[in-house]
Order: sequence, then structure tokens, then C-alpha cells
Amino acid sequence: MKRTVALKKNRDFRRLYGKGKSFQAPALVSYVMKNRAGICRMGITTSKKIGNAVERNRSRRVIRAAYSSIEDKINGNYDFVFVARSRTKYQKSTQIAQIMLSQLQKAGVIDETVNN
RNA sequence: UGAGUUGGUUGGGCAGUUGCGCAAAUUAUAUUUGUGAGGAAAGUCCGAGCAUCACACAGCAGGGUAACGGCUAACGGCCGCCGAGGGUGACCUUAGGGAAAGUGCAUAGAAAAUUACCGCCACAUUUUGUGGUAAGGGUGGAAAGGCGAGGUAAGAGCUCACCGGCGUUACAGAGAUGUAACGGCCGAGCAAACCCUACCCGAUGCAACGUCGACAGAAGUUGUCAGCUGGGCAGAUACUUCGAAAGACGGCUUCAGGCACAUAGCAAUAUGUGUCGCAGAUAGAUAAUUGCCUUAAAAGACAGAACUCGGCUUACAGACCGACUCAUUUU
RNA sequence: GCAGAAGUACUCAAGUUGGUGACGAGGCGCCCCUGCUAAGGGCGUAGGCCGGGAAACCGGUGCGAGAGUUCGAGUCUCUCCUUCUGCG
Repeated sequence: MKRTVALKKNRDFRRLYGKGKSFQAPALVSYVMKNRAGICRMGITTSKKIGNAVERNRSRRVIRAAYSSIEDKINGNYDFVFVARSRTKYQKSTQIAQIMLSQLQKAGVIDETVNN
């Protein structure tokens, strides 16, 4: 069981926006970067453009559920930032998990041997 | 049957699996059990609790409220009632004290409160002057109570009937007020313009505030209840600023609590008895999936607590219940 | 979360005891200057929406939105919307 802590500092977010690898989809944007902390860190961004507080909470929960479903497949220590878009609140967490998995496979983060 | 008025309820429910926050217990780090957003949690528009400002004091300034009676911890809220306005009606709306304390109110108009421009009448005189007059014209949002009759030189509450306003008296009511009789027409509107009257208000807000932590060092000298004044208080072992950026714990959820019944009251509400325990996060907990029920259709309305309450305002798909009014038809 | 400020033309902005037709500057359009531009100078500019008109132009509405007070609202009162700022 790999433990993941939350990413809180504003400068950590800005470092990923500047130097991390990014992957876009209509419902999700991911930023990935390798770290030396010995643990995975994850942050979620839901801007005011997404909607009101209910819709922002919904987007955050869906992204967090999707991340926890694929957390075991991650090989190595990385920082992640997931940015919700305006279509995220209409998606199920399983759909978001598929999008996230394909993006992280492109990033070379996923260890294919763990799952199968 | 059709058209409407008004008050309230609900905002899917139950169960299973994988996961999340909090609490308790067990055990020793993982299990078990319990529990886990709203009627508006929203806007932050009012009112309070609570905390700090040594005490919370006085006056001025400033701000707020405004028929009457009650409820409440308090309120600008609620209930009842009165007046005014709207509707055939059920019912709805209403910041609704004072304009003979004073100031102010553009343009038009003769004049906006002791006023005669045109007109009408009388007299003088021959072109106009003097006096009377608010019936008619014109200006204006508003023109000296409205309308009709009598009356007159022409007119006028000058007189009278009806209506309206004001005052006095009587009666009813707890009161605002209503009804009746009498009196005489003096006195237009704006106070969400200044103002006057009555009553109320100290400031800041849980990012308050307290404890821990907050290197070395440097600079400054009275501070403050706040806009002003007074009085008072603290003060060099003090206070403020820079260094200074980050953080931990408390405050933090059991109360003007919810529900049911009874009693008092038209009601708001109060009292008594019983019963229930009902979020406390700190980047911020509710996601995924399956089955059944209700439904025409299965979640698809508005929407996320952040110290806590009482209100107001605003947003809201659909469903359900109660009371009442009008019209038509039948008995 | 709490506290506060602002919203006027395409942009910046003035507008106080409430009073006719809402100052001004930049920009924009036309003209002059020049061989041609830039710069400079002069004139014009409720310009958006609705209606009428061939056009010139005329009428209504319009100061973030909607109600209210008033004869009359950019201004006064109330309720919403948007933007911005401060507080450990």
C-alpha cells in the first residue's frame, strides 16, 4: 500500500505548472514530475470557472476517487497535479480513472506488471 | 366543472460490497460500533450570545427606528388590530410621528400662500384709471374644500342640501380609532430635503482572543475609547515597529436545543411533563457500483456547515395536504 | 470566513442642499498642411437599443439591474448582480 500525501504549497503547484509534463483531455489536465521526497504527492485544482462550491466539491471527489483506484499501479515517486475542467463534474469516477490511467501511461509512470 | 386567493409539508426510501472524516470501545495500529451538510448551509441586510480593548463612564457629534396593543434574550423581526390604497370577492400592498417652531423647493405662471394676467361688474373718464370679484380662460404635478341650488351690479361658504377635512362634546374600545350631534371654513404638497419630537446605539470581530514556539540584533518614546472634549487607567522589569516567513493546541460545539402531549391565549408565544443526542473539518470529510420499493419517468431543482443562535431577503424542478372566494350547472 | 470600496460612451474619467437638453480628454470620422506618410492645425461626434423617414433628421429608452419616495432621480431609500481591496 503506497501512501500519498497532499500537495499544499503554492510554490509546489507553480513548479509543476512550469517544469512538469502536462497531458490534456476535455475532462482532465494532468501535470507529472518526478520527486526525491521518497513518497508520492498529489494536488487538485478546481478554479472558480468550474462552477459553484457544490460543483467544485464534486469535481474534487471524482478526481480523488479516480486517483485512489489507480494508486497501486504507480511505480516510483512522483508529484501530481490534476486540474478539473468544466466537464469534470458531469463524469463518473470510473471514466475519469480511464483518462487518468492513459495519461499516466504516456508519462511512463505506470508499472504494467503490477496489475496483471 | 372552470377561474383564482392563501397557508403548510416534502426535496426519494431501504439494503449489500469497495473506500473517506470524527467519536467511543477493544486491542495495540488495525478492527468493531455509532455518526456524518441545508431549507435556504447563500447574501452578510438587521438583532443577540461570546471574546478582547484596565473600568465601560459622561457630554457633543454621528447613526438607526417611527400608528396602536402584545410576544421575545433582543430586533428594523413576528402576531393581532386600526387607518390609507387596490380587487366583484377570498385576499393583497403599506418607512404609516410632526408641514400654525424655522429654513429651502428649478422651469412655466399674474400669483406656489394674504396672490388680479386675460376676463366679468360698478364708477370716473374716453385711453385708460380706481374699486369689487376666484364663475370662466390660460400655466402647472398641485391654484385656495367638491358639486348643485338660492343669491348678486358681477361674484363669493354669502346662505342651504349632500360629500370631504378640522375642532369640541357624548358613547364604544386596553389603545390607535370608530359612530353620532354641534360649530365655523381658518391652514396645498415635499421631512426615503435640512430639521423638530420620542426611544435606542461604545468599538472591534473566532483571521476575535489565550497558551506554546517565535535566533542574534536594530530603531523609536508616553500609550489609550476609537471623530472631538472631559474624567479615569496603565507605564521603562513597559509598549510599538523591523527581524518575521511558516506552525501546534485551545476557543469548537449541550443549547434563548429538537420532537410529542397537556394547559393558557384569536395568534405570535409562554409554562409543565416525557423523550432524543443530532457534523465539527483545517487545502477542508459523502465517491463507485448492485438490487428492491414508490413513480408516467428514478434523480434530473436551488445549492456545501467553518464560533453559535433568532429573523429578513434572494434562488428553487417536481410532488402532496388543508382552508377559502367567484362564475356556471344539477339536486 | 470577516470587513470595506467601486460600477457613468470603445477607454480614462467630472458630475452635492435632487431641477431643464449628462462637462471633458484620448480614440473615431472629415478637411487643411506634404510629392506621400508620421507629426501638427481646424471642424464634427448620445455614438448603444427600439420606432418612423429616401436622406437630413425626429421621438422614446438608456448613468450595473429591478422596485420605491417625489411634480421630477446619475444623485435619496431598499433588494439583487459584477469587479476589486484589506484582515493570521
